[in-house]
Amino acid sequence: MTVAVLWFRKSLRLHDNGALTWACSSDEVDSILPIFIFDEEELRGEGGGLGFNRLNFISQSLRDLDNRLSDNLGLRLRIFSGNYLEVLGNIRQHLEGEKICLAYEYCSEPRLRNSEVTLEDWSRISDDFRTKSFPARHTLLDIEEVVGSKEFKKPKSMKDMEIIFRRHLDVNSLGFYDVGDPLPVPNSSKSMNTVNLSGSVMEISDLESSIMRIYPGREDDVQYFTGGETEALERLREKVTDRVQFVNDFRKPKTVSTNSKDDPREPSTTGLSPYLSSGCLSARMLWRECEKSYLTGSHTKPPESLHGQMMFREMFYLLSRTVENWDSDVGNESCIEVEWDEFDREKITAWETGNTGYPYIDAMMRQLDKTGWMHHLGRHAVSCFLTRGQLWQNWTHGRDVFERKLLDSDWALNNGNWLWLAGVAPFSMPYYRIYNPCPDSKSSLNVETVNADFIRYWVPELRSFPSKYIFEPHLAPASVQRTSNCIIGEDYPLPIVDRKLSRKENLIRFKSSIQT
DNA sequence: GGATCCGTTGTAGCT
DNA sequence: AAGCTACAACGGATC
Repeated sequence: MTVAVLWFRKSLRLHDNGALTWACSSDEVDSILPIFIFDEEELRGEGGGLGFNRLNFISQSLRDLDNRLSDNLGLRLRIFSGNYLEVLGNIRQHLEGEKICLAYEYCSEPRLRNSEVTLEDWSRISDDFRTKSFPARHTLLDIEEVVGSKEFKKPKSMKDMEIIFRRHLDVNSLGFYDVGDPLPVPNSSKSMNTVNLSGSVMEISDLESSIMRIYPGREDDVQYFTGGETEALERLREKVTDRVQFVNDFRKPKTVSTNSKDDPREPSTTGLSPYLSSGCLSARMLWRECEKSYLTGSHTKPPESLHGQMMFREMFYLLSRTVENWDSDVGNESCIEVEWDEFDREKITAWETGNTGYPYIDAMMRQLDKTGWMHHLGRHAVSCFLTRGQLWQNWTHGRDVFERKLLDSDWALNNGNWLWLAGVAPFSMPYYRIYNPCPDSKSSLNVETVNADFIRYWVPELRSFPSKYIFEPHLAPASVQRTSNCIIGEDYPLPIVDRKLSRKENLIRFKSSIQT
């Protein structure tokens, strides 16, 4: 009798799940025990744990996963909290006398790889404990295969990525890289393992109530994105499958149009990133869905296309796997040394809470806090503002805020994007390209813009402000401030820094950092 | 081997 | 009102 302990880590889904498919179809497996383990750190709340939105999203994803396991396969998900090895050791004890095979998805993050070494040791010691890992379908490429190949060189640009894709993937007759078919949701008559895990298991409802305990006062927040595979597949259909023209025309935005005009919470892009990072949606499922659209006619190409966006994602996965200290500003070959100012709590807090006095920045940061999401160009603007643009603070402080709050935050990508936007990496854009925190030149001509409404929604103090002054309300005459019911300096903060002056000074400082 | 080009997405000011 | 130009000017790849 072998029990397949099916460890859900990065893929909170039934489709395209190698470990699940194996457990359902293997002759050696008699019963299945699906598990998920929270790291205690993640449930620590404001003291360094995951933010409310992320936690809630994961919790919703787990509830959906449990429902789908139950509906499709008659299985139930068991949720734990604690150190991986302790939890797994505990499960192992409870299953004493049975043959165990731990089936899991391989993860390239160092934090997660460490536990694997010990697991391998366990399986060497005992015949009753085996592990079976599956190549991550979190990415299109098999990261281990690519970084292990003789020709591998760390990619620095899209050109390099084209070479890597060509080397490791076949091109099909239609000219697309063949990423392989996503695995279907498996069928199974395997039974649920009924071992009594005596109290160490968390029910989903326990998890939900502990989230509310960790973040009191947020129970009435309506989450804009709902976690889960069901929701992911629904959004995929709505935003990709059913929008052929949008997919075929997709290119990097030339102007900053952040969110949909009808709903300032709805992204103008696909909004699928939270589902990719939590593994509610498989990357190659998305890739294939884009491909279907491309078959209907002319379409954009990498790097601008949606396929191109996904190739960047692969680049950061490859780099994060091979660059030592990827998440650090020291000992990281992808990070030049810059003498950032000392940690400035006032500046960081103003930035994090959306009180810098620059409404565009503040709107973005408040949207992040409320919804867990921000448009990618907004991310550029706020991270540039915090680092080389205006506030001259170390990028790792901003990285930490994104890590806690962004629904789609992902260790490889979050660090990669900060390295890039702080201008410290070899793959960064030229450092003298600094984003304007007040980007809409039209507003000075008193033209209504999507961004003005976006700001009014997220910074309600400025609800009645005319578009002409909405990017820099402190420049509005006192009479305008009075009629708009918002006195700058009282009802909404004055700018935390002079944006033009700090830009100029920081440009000089950055230049000298490069030359030393 | 020196010149030139490029880097997924710049800004400000002028006409 | 869109489009041009000047700005600033790195490092690596390529020719």
